[in-house]
This record gives sequence, C-alpha cells and structure tokens, in this order.
Amino acid sequence: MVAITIKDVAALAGVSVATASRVLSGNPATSPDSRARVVAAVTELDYRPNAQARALRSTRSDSIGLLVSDVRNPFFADLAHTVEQAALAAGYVTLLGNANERKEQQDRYLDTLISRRVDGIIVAPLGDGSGSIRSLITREIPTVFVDRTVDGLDIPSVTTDSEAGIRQAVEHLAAAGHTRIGYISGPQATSTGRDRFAAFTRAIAGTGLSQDPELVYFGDYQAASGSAGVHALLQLRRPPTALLAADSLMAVGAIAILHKLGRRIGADIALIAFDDIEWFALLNPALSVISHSVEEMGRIAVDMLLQVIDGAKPESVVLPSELIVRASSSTPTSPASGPSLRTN
Amino acid sequence: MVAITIKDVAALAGVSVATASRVLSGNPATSPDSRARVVAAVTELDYRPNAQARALRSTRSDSIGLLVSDVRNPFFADLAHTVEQAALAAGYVTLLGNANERKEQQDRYLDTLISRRVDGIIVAPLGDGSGSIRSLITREIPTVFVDRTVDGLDIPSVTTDSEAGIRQAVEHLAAAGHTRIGYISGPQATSTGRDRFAAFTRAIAGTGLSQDPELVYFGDYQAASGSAGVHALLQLRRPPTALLAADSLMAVGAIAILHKLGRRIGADIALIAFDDIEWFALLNPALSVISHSVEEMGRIAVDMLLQVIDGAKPESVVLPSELIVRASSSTPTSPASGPSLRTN
DNA sequence: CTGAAAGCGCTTACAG
DNA sequence: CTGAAAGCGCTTACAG
Repeated sequence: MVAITIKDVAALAGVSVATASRVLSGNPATSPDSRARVVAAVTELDYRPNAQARALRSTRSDSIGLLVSDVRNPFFADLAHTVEQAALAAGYVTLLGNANERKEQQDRYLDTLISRRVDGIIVAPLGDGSGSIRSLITREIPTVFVDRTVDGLDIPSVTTDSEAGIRQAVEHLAAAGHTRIGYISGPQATSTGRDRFAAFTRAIAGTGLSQDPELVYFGDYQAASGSAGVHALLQLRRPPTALLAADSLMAVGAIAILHKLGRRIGADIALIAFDDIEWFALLNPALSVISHSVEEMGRIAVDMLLQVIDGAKPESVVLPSELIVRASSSTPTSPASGPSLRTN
Repeated sequence: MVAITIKDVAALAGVSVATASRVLSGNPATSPDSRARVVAAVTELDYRPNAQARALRSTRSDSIGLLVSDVRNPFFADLAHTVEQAALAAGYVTLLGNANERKEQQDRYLDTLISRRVDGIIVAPLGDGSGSIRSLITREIPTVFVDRTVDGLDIPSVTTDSEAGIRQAVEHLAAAGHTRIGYISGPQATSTGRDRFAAFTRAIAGTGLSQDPELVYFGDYQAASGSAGVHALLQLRRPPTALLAADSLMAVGAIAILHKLGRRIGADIALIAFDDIEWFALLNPALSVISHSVEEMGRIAVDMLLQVIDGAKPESVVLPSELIVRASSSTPTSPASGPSLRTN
C-alpha cells in the first residue's frame, strides 16, 4: 500500500504539518491562502487522513459499533439499516458486527470494537454479564443495549414490551377455539427469550388454556430450531392446534416443515410469529404477527447513544408490541374437544 | 473512558514496555518468568491493546472491510454471514458497511475503511470507477469485488454468470406459451444490472419472443421499484403474462402488489426471481428462481482477498447460475394469441 | 532475554 | 495566523 501522509500534503502546499492539520480539521485559525493550498494538495494527492493516528491523538473516532446477534435475521438487518442511517446523519459511521448468536463471537467483536476505540457501542447482547460485556462497564465505554438486555447491568436500553402482543396472540387463539398452543421459545440465554416465554406462560395461565410443559420447545432463534420445534410438537400424543414462534427465523423454519408435512397453515394449524417482517405479509396465507417498530428502536438507540457519549444518562425506553391478525391464524381450527367458538 | 495502556501492564508486571509488548505479540524472545507476570498483569487490569496504536506501528490490523450494497437484501445478508465466518477462521475480523445502493454512501464507507487501514476490502461495487473506488487502486489496497464489478478496473472478482440461468428462465416461460415477458431490471449503474439485462435481451431474441421495449422496466434493486415495475407493466395495452425480476427485493415488491391487485401468481401471471432466497421456497405458490451459490461466493471472495493481501494476483472466478422451477411459473397461462404450448 | 529509543501519522497546547 | 515540539499507545531494530 502506498502511504500518503499529512507531511506530503504539507510539503506540497508549502506549509507546516500543523497548519495542514488545522485546515484539515476545520480549525478557524488558518488563512484563506493556506486553506486553498492545502485543499489543492489534498485533492492532487488524493490524501485520506489516517483515522488510526487521528483517533490515537484525539480520543475520538467518529465511529460507533453495532453488534447484532444475527445479520441474517431480517429484524436485525432492518435494525442495522436504521441505526446506520441515523448515525450517519449525526456524523458517525457504523461498524457492524455479527455475533451469530454465540457468546465467543460476541466477545470477539466486542474486544475488536473496544480496541478500535469506537466512540460508542450499540449491542443486542447475549448471555449473562460475564466476558467482554463487563469491560464495557469497567472501561466506561458509552453503550446502549438494543432489543435485549443483560440482567444486573446498569446500561440504558431500548427494548420491546412483549407482554401485550403475546397476550393478544394467546387470547386471539383461545377465542378461535384453540386450547393447546405450542410455543417455540427463544433461548433462555437472551432477555427476549426469557421475557417472551414468561409472557406466554402468564397469558396461557390467564386464559385458562393447557399449561402442559410439553407444549413448549426451546429453540435458538435460528431457522433450523423452528423446524425441529414443529417436528417435536407435532409428535406429541396430543399435539397443539396452534403455534406461536418467538422470532421470525424460527417461524421460517416452522413454515418450511409444515409445508413439507402437508399441513395447511391457517386451516390445519394456526401460526403466529413474533416480529413483523415484510415478507410475512406476502405469504399465502399471510402470517399473523406480533409487531413492534424496528425503525423506532433503531432511531432511539442512536439517540440514546449520542446522549451517553455526551455524558448524559438517558432513561431506558420500552416500546409496545401488538398483534396483527392475518390469515394464518384467522381460520378457526375445530379442536377435537372444544365446543366454545367464541369471537371477540 | 478509562484508559489502561501497556505502560500500566509493564509497571504492574515489573518489566519494560518492550518486554510487555513482546509477550503480548507472542514474540518468542521472552522468559517464562516475564510471560507469566505480564499475563497476570493483563488479566488483573483487563487490558486490551489499543488496536489503533498497534496498527499505526505495524501496518496491519487483522481486519478486513466488507461493503455490501444493501444489508436488507437477504442475498447480501447471507453473503455478509459467510464472509465473516470465513474471515474469522483466517484470523480476521470483518467490519461491515452498507452502501445502501448509493454512490455517496459507498464512497463514505470506502473512505472510512481506507482511513482505518483495514488489511483488505471486499466490496460489491456500484457506479463507475470514479470516486473512492479509484483510491483503492492508486493506494494499492488489497481489494476483491464480489457479485459486481466495475468496468475497466483491474481488480480480481467473484461474480455470477447470469446468462445460463436467465436463458433457462426465458425458455421455460416460452415453452409454457408466454410470448410477452415483462422484465424488471436492476439499475444500469451496476454490472449485474447491465449483465442480466443483456442476458435477458439475448434470451428473448434467441427464443423469438416479443422484444417490445415497453416490456422492460428499470428498477433500483429495492422493493418499491418492484411494485412500481409491476404497476407500470400491467398498465400496458398488451401487458405481459409472465414477469422476471432481476433481484429478490424487487421480486418482493412485485409479489406484494400482485397480491394487492388480486392477481394469482402462477395462475394469472407467472413470476420468476433472480436470487435463491430461503423465503421464496416458502411462498404459496413457491417462487421459481434463478439460483447461484452465495456461500461459495463468500468463501471464494475471502480466499482471494487473503491471496491478494499476501501479494498474489488471483484469477477472477465466475460462478454458474441455474433455473429452479417451482409453482410460480409452472402453471401455463393461456395467452390470448399463443397456440404453441410446447414442453421440454 | 531485556531495555532505551525511535518512530508510525496525527493533533494540540505553547510561543510567537 | 503559524511553526516547532511533545505526545497519543504501541512495535521494533539496535545494543547489550
């Protein structure tokens, strides 16, 4: 690689390195003449300041890190997109990392982002507060949790209150006559996995439906576990007549295997997914979903991070969720035993 | 932020900074005793080397940049995932950027990656060779193009040969009796947009179908333009009976509006998309696609980049594409005029 | 095997 | 408004 440094620029412009640096950083203490000559030199040499050296000296890098748990999950892809656009508008470039739902990989990226001295980090965390997550606190690195949190860590967060959406989903299914609802849960190592499972448990109890523990399958938020979950649930002596998947990827896996088994979604079995993904509305039957706003979440996360970087301590934000009923859950299944087909 | 430097480590360990540095970088010229004490100090202080300072000195950063044109496109999300895993296996961390199909943003990210001195860059480029793309060459930064190329630039690339897949798609539709095929093209500012359009034009000519220029709509690889394209094409006095979308996002937009208009895909109108996305197989009817391997593309790209970093000059690779027929194009539409329903 | 010193490419008080 | 100089946190010949 050919290195062009500020020295080359200064030499060509006939000024000192200090003056060149001032022009480059927009310091007003420069003469119009110097400015013109430095700018010309920069253009001619196609000079790019070395961000490493700059950051080393000035302790800010105008960049933030965003660590998501799985880029292939459309929810996180959308989140990455909004965060990036919001950050760009505020003058920050976003370095995106992908933890791949694995703790070691999360630690690895966190270490990288820390050692690259990003100005702040937005992370959808995984696991307990051990490992590199802890360093964020001890090193006082501006951090915001998004979508997920870690118990016991005092870090501002933007999350979704899954309670309302899940309760609506369960009540909707109960109203359609379902008494045995299968739940494909997210991993209990994530706060969303735990929260949504707890919300489901409460909703089931509140609606008086079967609390058979066999109706819960613990997946890992990836497609294959959605398929495995459906497979396991349908093998039960008394299989569920409706399914609730805790994220979009597991829903995809569920749909795939239901197709393969020839079960008609919305007719033979009802299905509702957490996360409102554009594609879900295009399925036939369209998928009922529990929706929450990823755009809002992304914007708020960036906003909060900027505040933290400025030394403030913003309040955590909890966004609402709600059920959107589409065809995948609207056709009532007549359960073997259930006569009560109410509507609300 | 609290800064812990190698000086703190050296002081705690009772050795010089030089020795501490040697232990940290695995230099064999260190005594077991020094090693033990430095390691202990690192653990106690939770020390993370400043990657900026290290890179400044050693001219390598063990990181690569991956610039995709749209993270929300599942093809690129999958690509990001494979590239990242392959890079990780080779000891590199991947910084992901999202050009959002916009030249300015591509330049911005390229500048950032260049100024952060990543060891190499994998990019799905956009536009001509102007702007920051040019700097990659003049600064001799190890670069590999993936999925797309830029005319006139001598940079190794991994791309897909769209010719075969598109020809198969057109022939398949022709065999089903379609004579007017609408084409929703990618932007002509991308090599894939141009290549696929050229392949389509040749395939149409070769099959003797209508070459009516009105049957081509130029989109931008984003969902909204797919909807707009369908809208425009269906307004023609003689609308197409089959549609070919040049990427998955435009296909999504196309499907959405077809649903809204009440046109049954696979019955009222045939649809084929470029890019084999997991979700497409789940649609009902399942979508026929032109498939190419994103995993292979990602792995090869990383492999080539490592070669370039090592000073080699690898040959460009072109991967094949092929049609996968599913229900969205399998039901022959009986065209107003066409009697010739051949099968092959 | 070890330490003192130079230097990577910048920025920023400090004088003038 | 400008330049010389120090220093950010590392690494790496150079002596020993």
